[in-house]
Amino acid sequence: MKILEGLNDFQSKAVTTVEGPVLVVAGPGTGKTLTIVRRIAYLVEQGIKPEHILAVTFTNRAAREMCERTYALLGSRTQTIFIGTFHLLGITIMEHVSGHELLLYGRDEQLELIRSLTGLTSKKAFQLVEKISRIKNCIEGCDSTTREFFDLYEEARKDRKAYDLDDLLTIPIQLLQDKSDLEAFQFQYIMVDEYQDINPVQYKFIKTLGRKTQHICGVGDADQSIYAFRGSHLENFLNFTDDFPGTKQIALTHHYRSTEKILHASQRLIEHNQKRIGTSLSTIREEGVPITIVSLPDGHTECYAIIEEIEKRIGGTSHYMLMKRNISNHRGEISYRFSDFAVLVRTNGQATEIAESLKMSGIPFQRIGRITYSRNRELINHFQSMLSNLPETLDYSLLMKEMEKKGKIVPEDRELMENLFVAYGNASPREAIHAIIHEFMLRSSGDEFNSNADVVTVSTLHAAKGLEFRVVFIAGVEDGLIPFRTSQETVDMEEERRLFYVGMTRAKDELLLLYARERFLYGNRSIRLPSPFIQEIPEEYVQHIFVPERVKEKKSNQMELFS
DNA sequence: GGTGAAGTGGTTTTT
DNA sequence: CCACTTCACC
Repeated sequence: MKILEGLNDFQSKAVTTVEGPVLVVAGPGTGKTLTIVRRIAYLVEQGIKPEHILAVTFTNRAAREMCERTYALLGSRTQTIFIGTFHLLGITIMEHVSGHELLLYGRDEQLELIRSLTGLTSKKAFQLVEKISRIKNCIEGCDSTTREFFDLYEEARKDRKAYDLDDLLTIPIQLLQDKSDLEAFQFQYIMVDEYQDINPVQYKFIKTLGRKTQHICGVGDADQSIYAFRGSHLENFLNFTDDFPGTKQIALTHHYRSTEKILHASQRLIEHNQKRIGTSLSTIREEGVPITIVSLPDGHTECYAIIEEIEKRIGGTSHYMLMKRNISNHRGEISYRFSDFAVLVRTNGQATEIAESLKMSGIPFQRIGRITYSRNRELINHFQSMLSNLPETLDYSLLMKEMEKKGKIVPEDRELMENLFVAYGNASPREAIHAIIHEFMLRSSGDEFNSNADVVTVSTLHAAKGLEFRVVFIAGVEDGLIPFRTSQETVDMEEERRLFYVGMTRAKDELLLLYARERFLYGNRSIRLPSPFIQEIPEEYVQHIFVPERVKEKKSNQMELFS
């Protein structure tokens, strides 16, 4: 197998530079995952033992993709390579040390514990749980009142022999420090995906794991750091070279996703940031069409414009459009599918508005977010209730059947569960159930983006990171939304600009930026101004459409927003 | 300690 | 607009 096949020079260099600290600067659409996967394969081909290789990610989605693609290259040799999230690594270390399965608390269990301890209202308790989590992740300090609750919680948690998700990071750091002879986790070659997003605790975790090796590879992009609010520390990435002396920095500069106009426009925008590693990207793609900036009278017409633009490209699905296409506008070939489109917004509230409009118009869509979380939660609860009265032996097929009656599992879960039952077939029922709970907590993704379904994607800008679409709409490109302003706190303009940059660079062929001049917000009609970031995109890359406020028109003209 | 009027603020999210 | 907090007053 040719490991360097199809790679460009920069990617090849990143793959073959394995000795000592390496920083791979991987902008959007530069083949980051491909490079990491080939690098893993390269290490194995060089004779490095698979169990000495570690690749950590933040999300299950990323871990799964990396794992599958590595498996496609290496087959069964992939199995002893640790490819997984920080949390999965953490619990693996903890269970290795303790020698048995651990009881893991998710947010719901934490909440229940806090409520039973304090009697707080559920909202207050939830805020406290979140605060405890931030404290454990060193995102914020601990004031004296919180301290009392914190200690109370910790004591009760230890009494119950339970661990929360944050413990999966903090405790392994202690374990690795105390037991310098944790041979199973003496990784020689460490790769950290999305290095720009690591928080202080994850940083310490990496530093501790990497004490005995020099071969640490950070992969990421300073321009896509968008999680400061949950503790991401961009400086870790920017200081990598000083932090690990002798670092070889390799930038992947060939861009494969967006047209030249979209790429150049987003590059010019992000160049307004100070905190970055200035690498310039060049695309292999054609010039493309200009970015369309649409000024609309209000939020409703914004939704309408999106629907109309989708229908225009798809050939029409509403009765109106179907009629129109059949009579006069048939193009013979439908060049776009619904799954080619994404609508990106700043807040979930906007996403709901867009989703409702799409529903009305009959356009199929999926929302990316944390919606499916509750289904996993239900399964976990079910398994946890089983732990209390376990039978001697467990008939898995019977169990599956029972749950399908009760309607507890949907077909998508079935496969995952069947695999799990096979995997844990030899374990005791208790062990198996524990393992399955972990599996659902730590390996099944809550975001559930289905890339196969032919539906339009509706997502926040944050949740769209890592995805790509032929046509991207960014709605609500207004001052106050992008950048998002609250009355109180000052905005981090660079962070907001990065978020907008992430949104723009999701687009392959077409990018449409929409803003309303007036919007119904919090019950008030408010006058809106376009986002200041629009000014930062040079005119040569854009075309403007101004949709005037609709004066009373004949019904037949209402469908056409653009002349 | 409990009630109602007045005041305030409203994002982003993984494991 | 709506959910929540604050504060004056009983």
